Amino acid sequence: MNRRSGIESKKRIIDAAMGVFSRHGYAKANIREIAKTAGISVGGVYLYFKNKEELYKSLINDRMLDFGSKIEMIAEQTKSPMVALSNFLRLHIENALKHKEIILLHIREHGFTFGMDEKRQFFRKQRRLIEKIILSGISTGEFRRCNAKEMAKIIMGSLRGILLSMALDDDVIVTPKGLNEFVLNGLLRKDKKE
Amino acid sequence: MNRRSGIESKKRIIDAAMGVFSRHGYAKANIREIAKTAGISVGGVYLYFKNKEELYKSLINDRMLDFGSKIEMIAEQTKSPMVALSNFLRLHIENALKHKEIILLHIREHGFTFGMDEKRQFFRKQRRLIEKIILSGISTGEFRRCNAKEMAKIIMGSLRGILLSMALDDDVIVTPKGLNEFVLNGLLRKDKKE
Amino acid sequence: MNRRSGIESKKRIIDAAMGVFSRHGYAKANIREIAKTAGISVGGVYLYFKNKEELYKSLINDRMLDFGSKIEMIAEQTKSPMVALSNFLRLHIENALKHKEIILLHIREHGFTFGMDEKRQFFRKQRRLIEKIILSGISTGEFRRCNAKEMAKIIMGSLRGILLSMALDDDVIVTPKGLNEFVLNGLLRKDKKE
Amino acid sequence: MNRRSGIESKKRIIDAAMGVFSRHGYAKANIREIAKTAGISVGGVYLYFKNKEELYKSLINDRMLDFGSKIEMIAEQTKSPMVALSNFLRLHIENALKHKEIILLHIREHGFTFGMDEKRQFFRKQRRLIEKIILSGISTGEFRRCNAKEMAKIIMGSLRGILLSMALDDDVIVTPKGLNEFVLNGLLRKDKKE
DNA sequence: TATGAATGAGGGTTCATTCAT
DNA sequence: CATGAATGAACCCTCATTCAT
Repeated sequence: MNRRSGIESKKRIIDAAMGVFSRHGYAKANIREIAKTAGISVGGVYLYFKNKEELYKSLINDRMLDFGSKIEMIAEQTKSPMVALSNFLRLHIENALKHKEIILLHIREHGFTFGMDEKRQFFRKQRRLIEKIILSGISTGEFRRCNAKEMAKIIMGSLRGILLSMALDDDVIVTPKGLNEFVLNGLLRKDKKE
Repeated sequence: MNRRSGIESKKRIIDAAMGVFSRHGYAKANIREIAKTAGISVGGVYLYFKNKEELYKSLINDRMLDFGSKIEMIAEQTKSPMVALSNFLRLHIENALKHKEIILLHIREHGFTFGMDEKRQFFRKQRRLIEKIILSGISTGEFRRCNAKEMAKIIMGSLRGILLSMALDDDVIVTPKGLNEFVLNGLLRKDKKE
Repeated sequence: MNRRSGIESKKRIIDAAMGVFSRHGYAKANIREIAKTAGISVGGVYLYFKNKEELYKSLINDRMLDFGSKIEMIAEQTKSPMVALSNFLRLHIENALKHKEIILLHIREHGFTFGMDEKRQFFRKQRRLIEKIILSGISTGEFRRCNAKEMAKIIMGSLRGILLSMALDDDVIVTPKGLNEFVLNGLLRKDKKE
Repeated sequence: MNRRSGIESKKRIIDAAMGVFSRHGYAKANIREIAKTAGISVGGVYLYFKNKEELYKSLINDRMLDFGSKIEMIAEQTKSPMVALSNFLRLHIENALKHKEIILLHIREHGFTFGMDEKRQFFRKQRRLIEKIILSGISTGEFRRCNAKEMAKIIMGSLRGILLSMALDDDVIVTPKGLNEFVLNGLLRKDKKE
């Protein structure tokens, strides 16, 4: 019997679960594999998590809360809408690169498995964050007039898709700078005379 | 049970499977339920499809091929890059609205379950389609100079995310026009003097 | 794959379950053993019974209902209280000898596992049956005056214990005649001239 | 956790185990719950009892021995068969009311779980006790002539069932007096002049 | 003496797949 | 072509037992 601190065991399980869940999806993820990966017995997993569902939810929620509060803080302490938007996009991309697994997991099971409400709420919050930035940008005259609500949906959707693509396809790497430029300027030439 | 033509039975199975797979995901989808929904016996399913995996793959591939060839045709027979791009986006959105199910299924299991390669290829093809449009737009001077490859990735990623959002969240509906405008113009005001 | 009629399979399972449950008790009874004993696969059991609990309950209830209605019928169609009582005791003993297993199962888990209410009700009904017999016997003058309710409890309890003893200890065999004599002599008026 | 004397700890465990075993039955009784109820760690239980089976057996045997020797003493030091029988029944009923738990446990698992032999022996001993009383009663002329062996089986069985009923059904309470009367009136000579 | 994290065999249940009819 | 009873591997979870502390 290996002796480890409870904290350490729990952490090992979380890490293992993250990998297994994101690799196989919730349904096909298998507790034995998680346990084995964590270097812990099957029963050991149940010492720290009531069951598969609870383990999964704790995974998702913990990370969502972490990242959610972080990005809110940063986005709100910034004055300039352009800087705020750029920060917002950059943080999401950096987070996605750092935690590919959670992105996969997050998107993969979004809206399907439990925790639906929490996830939806997370996305809505993010959308509202962008909306606020857009509105303030419009009011300062930096952004063009548009339906802020719809624009927020588009941008949040785009971001989501790009993060997904990055997580899925190794050959898709989008730089924060590139994305920022696209979002700000679109595809058209603007310096030409109209 | 009535006698039916093989073709009809197969079609019924495919339709049923589409619903069940997209509702529950591949792993939790259940052959019994598919059979029941299709009004066919369990064994009957196996007369038309070797196994669950084959059924799933045939589903995905058929629809991908259908839509793939359709969109290629349309995109290529258009001369103007701007029109081509707009058509491309519009077709994707229309398809997504019409076949929410396949979108869900597609994204949900993308890169996870088998058929990975086909899916990846499909997305690459779409990306190349956009890339070509962008390049031709740059050459006509309509689009600003940019890294067409990266831009294609961004646009394809964005599109994917938006379709996903639309499929998942009922309150997210993005119009082809709105998306087109965003992609073309971005967020910034352009009528101001620079 | 063995082909059997559904009815036969179900019967085999019931028989096997009866043995296993009564041998090990509900908690330690094990579906795999039941299946094996029945000569059926594990999954096969679940074709006929939703789960272990349902299998158990169906076992108990079916037999209780069978025997319950049988004994009620016989007890009620008899005019003489003495004959009725003697029939009542005899039927119980015969039933116990014939279905030792169900007796064991019945008593063993009585009031512990689910189906409690049905079991309790069964016993109450039996008690009321005796009570009625006693009352009618008192009114005809054959039985001595006594608290019929308490007497019914005593007799039913005694019967229960005797059946239990017979089921448990192979060396305890009580004849209907012997029991009847014991019960009657405690019940008969003794002041009459013989 | 406080230091306690070994004796005290052992006692606490026994008390806790008694409750848990009788509530859930042997198979579903759970060492963790016993330990918790006793206010002792899981491992602690194993300091005093080799394993679950041993704990259970010690429980059963201790109480059986206690009560067994007590009742033997009392039954044997009495001269009159009628008094002896009445004492015998009363002691059993009193004991049952005082230790409902042990009765439940005893009957519930009688002959099923280990300790079978001890339990059987206990019952045989009790039966022989009654048999002796009956024989002596017959010889004094107080009891009617009968097969003492069978009669002992009947009485012991009856007693058992009544105790069981009392333990199981709260609405069944049999008084020693009532039972005694029932048993005696079945046993007494009736042809003597009163 | 005492603790409680850790173990792992074993139990209930599901479900893709087969095949006799 | 079609059926659906039957199979059995594999999953989630529990819990008696151990042992480093």
